[in-house]
Amino acid sequence: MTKQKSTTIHDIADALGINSSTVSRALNDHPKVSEKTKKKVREMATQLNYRPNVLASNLRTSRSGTIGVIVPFISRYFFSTVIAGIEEEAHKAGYNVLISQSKDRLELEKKNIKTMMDSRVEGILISPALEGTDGQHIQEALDHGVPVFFFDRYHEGIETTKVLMNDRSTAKALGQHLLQEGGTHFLLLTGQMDSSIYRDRAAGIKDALESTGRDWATQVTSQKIPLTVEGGIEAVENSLKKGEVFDVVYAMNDLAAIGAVQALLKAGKKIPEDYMVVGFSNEPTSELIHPSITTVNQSAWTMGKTVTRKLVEQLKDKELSVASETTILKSELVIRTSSSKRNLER
Amino acid sequence: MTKQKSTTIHDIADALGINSSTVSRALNDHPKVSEKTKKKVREMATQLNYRPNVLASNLRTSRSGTIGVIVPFISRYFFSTVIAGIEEEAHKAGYNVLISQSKDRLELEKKNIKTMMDSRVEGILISPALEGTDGQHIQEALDHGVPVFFFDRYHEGIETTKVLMNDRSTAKALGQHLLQEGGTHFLLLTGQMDSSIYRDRAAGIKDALESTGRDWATQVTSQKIPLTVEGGIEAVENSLKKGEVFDVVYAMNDLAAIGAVQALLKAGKKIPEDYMVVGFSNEPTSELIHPSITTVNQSAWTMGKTVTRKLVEQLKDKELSVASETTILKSELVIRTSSSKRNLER
DNA sequence: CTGAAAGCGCTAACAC
DNA sequence: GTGTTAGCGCTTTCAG
Repeated sequence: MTKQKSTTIHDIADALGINSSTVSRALNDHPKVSEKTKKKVREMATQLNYRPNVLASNLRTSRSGTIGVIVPFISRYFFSTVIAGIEEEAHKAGYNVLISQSKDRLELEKKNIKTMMDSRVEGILISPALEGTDGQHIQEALDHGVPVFFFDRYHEGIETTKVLMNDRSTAKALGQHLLQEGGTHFLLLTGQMDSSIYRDRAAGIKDALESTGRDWATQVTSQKIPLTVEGGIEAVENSLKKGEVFDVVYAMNDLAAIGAVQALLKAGKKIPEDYMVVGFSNEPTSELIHPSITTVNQSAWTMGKTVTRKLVEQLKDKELSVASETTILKSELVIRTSSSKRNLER
Repeated sequence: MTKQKSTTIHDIADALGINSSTVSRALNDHPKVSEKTKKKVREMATQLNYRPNVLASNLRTSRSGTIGVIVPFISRYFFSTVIAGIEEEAHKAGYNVLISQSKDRLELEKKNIKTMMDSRVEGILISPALEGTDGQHIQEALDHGVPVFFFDRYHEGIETTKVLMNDRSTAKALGQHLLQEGGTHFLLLTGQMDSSIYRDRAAGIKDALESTGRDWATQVTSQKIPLTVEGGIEAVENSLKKGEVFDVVYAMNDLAAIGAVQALLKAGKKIPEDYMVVGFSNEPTSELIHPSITTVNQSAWTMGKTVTRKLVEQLKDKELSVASETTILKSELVIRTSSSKRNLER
């Protein structure tokens, strides 16, 4: 615990008999400092084991070199993977990453944004909480000149950069695939909260039905459930008990799909012969269970990289100030055993 | 993009006709400021929409209010869950959390620590990279007076606080369970890198064998593999091909165990009748696949909370300066179908 | 190309 | 209890 004063640019200046401002310039590679002095300064810096005091530099320039990230849950595979992408890209550009989670609660999200603003983050990347569609607090940050970019989820009516998935069109492709495989009646397992992502995933199925001249009203029943394994089990057991007619379970995420599979197998049904089951998001588990589950792969990592790159660009060139840009990343259909009657070579 | 100057304590002072230092004291709830002025100051602060400039305060106090976290991979379920725990506990204590990943590479880890030291983090929580057993860079941080605490993994020979799992004794319990179930010959799938965690997990099995008077040398064959699903598949296929004798696969993580299960099922073997398979870490998937896999549950979230709480305590009271404290968290055996011949009520 | 000097916003002695 | 004063370490005008 050696609490010795650390070396400053003044120490370097004194040692070299020059002025501290020259040292500052030299270390920042200012163009009009001679190469000779730059070299001297750098050498002395390493010799004295100089480390810049970022805090001081931050105060002076009122830049923190930090970007804030807010996600609902850090430990969700999708989000932690996005974060991994963010972290890589941010570090490459010389930024630190400050992380916090909203737990899908509006209050916590507001508090997080406040803390980040106080910490003078230079920008915020957020996938907003499902609770509440009101983006007041986000708008405020924007008004303070701090760019806030959305990824995966967003609020309508806030003009800013967004990086999203083309869930709707991939959901349509998924729907078409299911129809082709002979699916006729869909059981839709959707989330309890109203969110852009769930709406899109449902809309895609509707698109698919309409594109082949079928009717949503008679071919789809839906249940709002907690999108968990247990939620999926319960929902399917309910539907079976009630004798509802369906031959496809379309769950809005893989966990619920896994639950559906378990419930169906337990009831002695065959997948995909009797029932097809599909999910969304390509959780690692969906590939490993039996039968493996057809799903939609979203490149979370790419999403993190992309939205970070956009933010860094914006920070580099404040004036470019695009009002609102929406980037849609391609998700891809991953067809597996649970929906593929063709090749039953299991 | 309103780039107006934000209000400072001086503005508040001027508006109230008092001195800025009084404002500072009032806002920091200094004991010898009268309640009356405190109230006035606070009201004026909210009225003027004052937000403290953390950067300035940081410089002055040379505290950043930030703790750094370094993990091998953010997106690993175990680590993202630890991080979730860290985040919660840190925020509760008023700290921000700076995150970075080492990708199990020593170089990156060193760089991360440097960056964090430059950012003046007040403490670092790290699960060190598998690459390299040399903790030079960590020792340096400690020597600079920045506490570095280990979680999950650690380096020998560095005196500091650690929060670990009792992997060895749970592995012993796991071993005893397997012996009780009639296991006789173990195929050990271990990681390629030399790391405390893998050593402990293997040592536990040895303990179990010895505790019942059996012999490691004749009852255990082991393979160093990449601890992935593919690694597990390949390893088991190899062993089967070579005709090695074993009736238990003990994988050092769940992914490899899942691979082992897949390879055995594909070869037409029955689990657990012919072969038992066990893993480690309780990945979500291990419960969901068929057969469900016996594993060891490590409370990652608790680990994050615990190590953070220790760090916060240390930061609060610099002088307490415990040289080295090791906390062992209890992991628990989770017995599932893949190792349980008794109740084959599948 | 380099030096002098001011100050970012806040805190902490030290006075009174 | 409150005011005065002096910086924290760095950047950035403005001179020369």
